[in-house]
Amino acid sequence: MPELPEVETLARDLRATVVGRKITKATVSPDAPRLVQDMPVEVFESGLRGRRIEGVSRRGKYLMLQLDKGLWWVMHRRMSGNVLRRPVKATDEPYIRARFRLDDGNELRFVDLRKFGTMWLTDDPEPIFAGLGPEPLDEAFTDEVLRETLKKRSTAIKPVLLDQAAIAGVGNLYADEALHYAGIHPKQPAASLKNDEVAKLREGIVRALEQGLANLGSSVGNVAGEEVSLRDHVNLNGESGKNQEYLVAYGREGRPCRTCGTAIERIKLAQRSAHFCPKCQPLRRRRKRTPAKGRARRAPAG
DNA sequence: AGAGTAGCCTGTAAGC
DNA sequence: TGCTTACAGGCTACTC
Repeated sequence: MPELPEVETLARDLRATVVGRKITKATVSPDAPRLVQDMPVEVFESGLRGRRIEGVSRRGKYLMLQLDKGLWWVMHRRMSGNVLRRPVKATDEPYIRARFRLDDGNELRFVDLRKFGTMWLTDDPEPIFAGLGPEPLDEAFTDEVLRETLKKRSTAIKPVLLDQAAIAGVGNLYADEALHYAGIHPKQPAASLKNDEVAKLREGIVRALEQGLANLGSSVGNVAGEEVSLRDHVNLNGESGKNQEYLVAYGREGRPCRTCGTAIERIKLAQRSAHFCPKCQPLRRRRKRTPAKGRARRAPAG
């Protein structure tokens, strides 16, 4: 599933290939009625026609293409969305939901099996990102920033990592990886993390994301034997990422922990699967304060 | 208000 | 073999 590393990989690919190109035609398939947000499909299509792509960037899991005339073409790949750059004459892949013809004989194809993907065309993208937390790979994402976020959350740490208002761009896969690197159990209450654990967690998040980025993303849903799968993340050329080979927790249920050999476990947490090593990531139970001890602290015997 | 859950969507795999 | 059901998951909208 596309998370920060997968979206950033796409942004880099696009930056290298489509900046300076003009969109000559945009076509959205009628079988993807939810793809275009906040405006009629025809307005979206005609609004993109003739626009020049001036830059590509990313915010959280959102991809942003800066166009001339002060416009922004924003997209979110959600679960299964991929962008492919193909010659206009190339054979169609299945699940093409939209096409964007460029002035160099290529076109961008938005391929999205599950149809969860969304796009916007706007002169002000900021409201789209209004609810997003800090970028985890920015220098501004410090231990203290993370600590302040976590101390307000009584729930388990894993769902907090998935909350885009807490940290932008982390999804289920990289959350499991980050917690494993940090040695923290996914059910550990967020507010219970000590300072050194928060520091380890921030390191784990950065490590997991940077490794994903270095390996051009994780492609975990691909079917064995299929040359190019479009069921999961692929890059602009349709090639899979390599990071799935290096995962330490996600998708490794029953397989040995790379650190200690213990079988990786999978549990359900907040409707999501969570993978972890029960030995390297022990749940630190909050010590129950006994009534006697609590009382003793407030009213020492004497 | 924070937390939990249904729904969006489709293909695959498990179960009967 | 063939049908049904569960599952995968980012995010929003809704309920408690």
